[in-house]
Amino acid sequence: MTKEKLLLIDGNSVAFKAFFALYNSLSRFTNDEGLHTNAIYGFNTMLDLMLNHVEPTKVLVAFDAGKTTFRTKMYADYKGGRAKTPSEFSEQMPYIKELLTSRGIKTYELKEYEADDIIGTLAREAESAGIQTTIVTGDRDLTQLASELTTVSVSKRGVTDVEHYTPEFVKEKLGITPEQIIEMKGLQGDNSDNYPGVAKVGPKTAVSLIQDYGSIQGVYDHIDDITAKKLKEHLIEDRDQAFRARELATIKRDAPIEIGLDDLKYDGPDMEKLVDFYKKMNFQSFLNKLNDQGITGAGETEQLSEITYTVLNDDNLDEVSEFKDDVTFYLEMPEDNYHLSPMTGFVLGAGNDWYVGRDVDLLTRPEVKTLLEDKTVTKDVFDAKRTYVGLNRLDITLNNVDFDLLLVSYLLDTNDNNNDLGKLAKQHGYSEVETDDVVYGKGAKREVPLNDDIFYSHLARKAQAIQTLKTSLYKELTDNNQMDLYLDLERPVAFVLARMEIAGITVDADKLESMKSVFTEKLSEIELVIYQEAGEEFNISSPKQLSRILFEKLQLPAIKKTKTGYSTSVEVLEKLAADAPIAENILRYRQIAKIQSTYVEGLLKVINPDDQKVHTRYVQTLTQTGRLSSVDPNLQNIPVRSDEGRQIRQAFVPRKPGWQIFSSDYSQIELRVLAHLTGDENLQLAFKNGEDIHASTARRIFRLGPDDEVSPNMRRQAKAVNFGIVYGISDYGLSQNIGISRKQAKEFIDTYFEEYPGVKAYTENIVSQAREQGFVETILHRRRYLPDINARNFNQRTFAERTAMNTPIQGSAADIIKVAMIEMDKALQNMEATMLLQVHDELIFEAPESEIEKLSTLVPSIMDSAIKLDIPLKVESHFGPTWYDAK
DNA sequence: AGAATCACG
DNA sequence: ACGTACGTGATTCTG
Repeated sequence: MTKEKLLLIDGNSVAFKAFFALYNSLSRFTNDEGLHTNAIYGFNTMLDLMLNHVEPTKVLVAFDAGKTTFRTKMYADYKGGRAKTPSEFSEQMPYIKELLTSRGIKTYELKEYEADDIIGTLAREAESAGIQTTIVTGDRDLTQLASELTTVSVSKRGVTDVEHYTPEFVKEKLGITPEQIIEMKGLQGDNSDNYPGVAKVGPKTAVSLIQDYGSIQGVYDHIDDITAKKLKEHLIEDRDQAFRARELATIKRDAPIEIGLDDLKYDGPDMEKLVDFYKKMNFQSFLNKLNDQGITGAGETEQLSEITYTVLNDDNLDEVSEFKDDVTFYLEMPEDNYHLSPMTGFVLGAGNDWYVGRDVDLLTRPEVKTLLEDKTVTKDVFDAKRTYVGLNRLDITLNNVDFDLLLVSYLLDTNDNNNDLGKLAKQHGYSEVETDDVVYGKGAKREVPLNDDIFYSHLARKAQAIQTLKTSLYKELTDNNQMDLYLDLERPVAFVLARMEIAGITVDADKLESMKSVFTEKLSEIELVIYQEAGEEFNISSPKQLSRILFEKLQLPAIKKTKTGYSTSVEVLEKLAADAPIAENILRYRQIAKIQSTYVEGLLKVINPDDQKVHTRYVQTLTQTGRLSSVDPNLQNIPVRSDEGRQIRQAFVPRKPGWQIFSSDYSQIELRVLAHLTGDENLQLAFKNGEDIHASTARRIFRLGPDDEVSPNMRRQAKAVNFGIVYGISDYGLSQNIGISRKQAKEFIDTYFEEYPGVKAYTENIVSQAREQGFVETILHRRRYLPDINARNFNQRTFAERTAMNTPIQGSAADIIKVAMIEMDKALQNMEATMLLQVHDELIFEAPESEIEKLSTLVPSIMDSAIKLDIPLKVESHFGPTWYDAK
């Protein structure tokens, strides 16, 4: 017989948590009848998670019954003064019960009792039967039920972010035993349930009293030992309240329930009912999940309409020449890396005339190639850069792209950065095309279908989707005042990036190989020392094993915790290094291991054997700010800060002997953008006078006189303040960063805002602007929506506020360098020099020696005049035989 | 698949 | 009282 396991769920509390966790998306979660579904959805997510995690044999969801309970009889104001339950929530409750029925889960409620008491009673029954129990709730009060056999899982932020309270965890978190929680609550009372304990006693005091005296009774038995005068007075004064609060907080474990453990058997869902329910709620993702499990009826509910197509072949090639003004084209490359992916098919056409095929060689025939290269016929595509690079491999130059569905979607809303055409189309209300996951499968099973009709129909539908969405998305762009951003910036940038990716940068593999053996040697040396210091061998790369060695075996002080254990991060190890040499060695080991695995070995793996180059892909439609990202390999995070890491750059060389690597970077571009956007006179003055901006800030925030010197430490702190402003400052963040007190950090910030009143006004304005219109913009009208700006949750809201300050700055800087890249691309057309890389505020080129002098004036002049700001932009240039030397 | 860690601007 | 600096990607370990 399988071991019995019981799952008890506090229905009201979980539903409530789910409702508020998805409150910001309330409007997105409605079914066809206008019913809100966010709580139902969140509840179901939790069910999936917990059923998987616990694998119970018995399940019950308990609900509260009505407003009056034995507690309200005892204390009339119990749970009084609560805000009215929103109707959007109440309307969902009956459906949650329906959901549970279809999932084959029992529910129960009992007049005069709360869900807690039902759970407490059943958990006790399970306890005496020796059954392992898990309780799920959003309410910490239930943690008093934790025991050897009973775990209480409390959801924290959302419904999936769960903490599992065992007696040990309660002890660790609160410093008391589960049984003592009611004692603590008795002393402190409960604001949300609206009953008082002892005046002026909060969690801190309550816990320490309970730790000292064991219980409330214990406190009063030793009341004369309490020396704090005020505290003692309050304790004596509120004695009755304390005992009453204790009773209110105590979960009944003998409620007169009419069900028992035997009634709770769980045999899984009634699939037919569940599928119907999901459909009624429009829960597509849960349906897909069932579909993946092979449940019939859970697949796509909507039948796609028929689509017609013509298979392109030698005999009908000339029909393609009939397209004269606008065609839609899509090239299928199933793998992410389009530099290497097989090309498995294409579709080309307009109106309802779709020509499809598997053999991409057909594209190289004059009829098709001419069309694709024609500068008068416009092309509509999905991902112009990908298409351009793919066609380039066939020696076809894609010209005159008009509409790019992927790029336009991203500009309309940076969250629409899904790379699947089907998913993206659906987000824009077009459902006549399936996702690749559905047609091609996912994971290891993914493959292009052998069946021609399935494959060709899918391709034709993709083209149809692009063509159909063009009009409406263009209208949205125009309405948003973003058409120029698309036509003059992002679309041209796509092709500049494509050419940079195709060009690639040459990597000296021999250099990397020789570095590899040096590092291997160093690593094994350090490894030996660490083993010696630890007294045993272990996996240094495993944070888990490492923290066992450091914090248990060697008893070093644990400074910071992570979700899963003690942190072993740099900041922790650096603090330990003062008294423990092992920490220093681990840091050193980590540093070298990182360089070795990510950069030396990582780069060697991606050098293309044909040309000895690496060809990164710049992801243009990902970041929330408008920056690029670089993948496979990431060439935007090649080491530079440490000497050892920096040497990696010696392996990046020009493609021809005697050529140079040339690099230009914007100096302080984000602070200059800040000065421009805020219009702050003092900040602008500093830049106009060409001052050292961090020193200048130091003078102001430390209120130095004209003859006072700025010490290096002052400059360092001022620099951190400047960064903080750009990131959307908080006193806590600044204090952590430079290791000062929070109070001191606050003083820095206050002084900064006094000295730079324009910056202060800007931060206030941009946040209120975000609240009013729901988004913020860059200089060139790039948008970022901030739905969380009005969130009730403190974390979400303040994060959105910081983002509102940072995004226009980081994003406008991204706008500027993109303009410069387009101009550089044009300017280099008649030169041998090639633009290779972009690293956010820096452009890197390779060029013959003879062109270096010209570049030295050309590049800075284009970069600093890309967008005219109220203050000058400054550009610095360097060059040398390798990237390392271009410093 | 997610967490931890660390590389960059 | 809450618990934070902004934006990324790759590697390794682990459940």
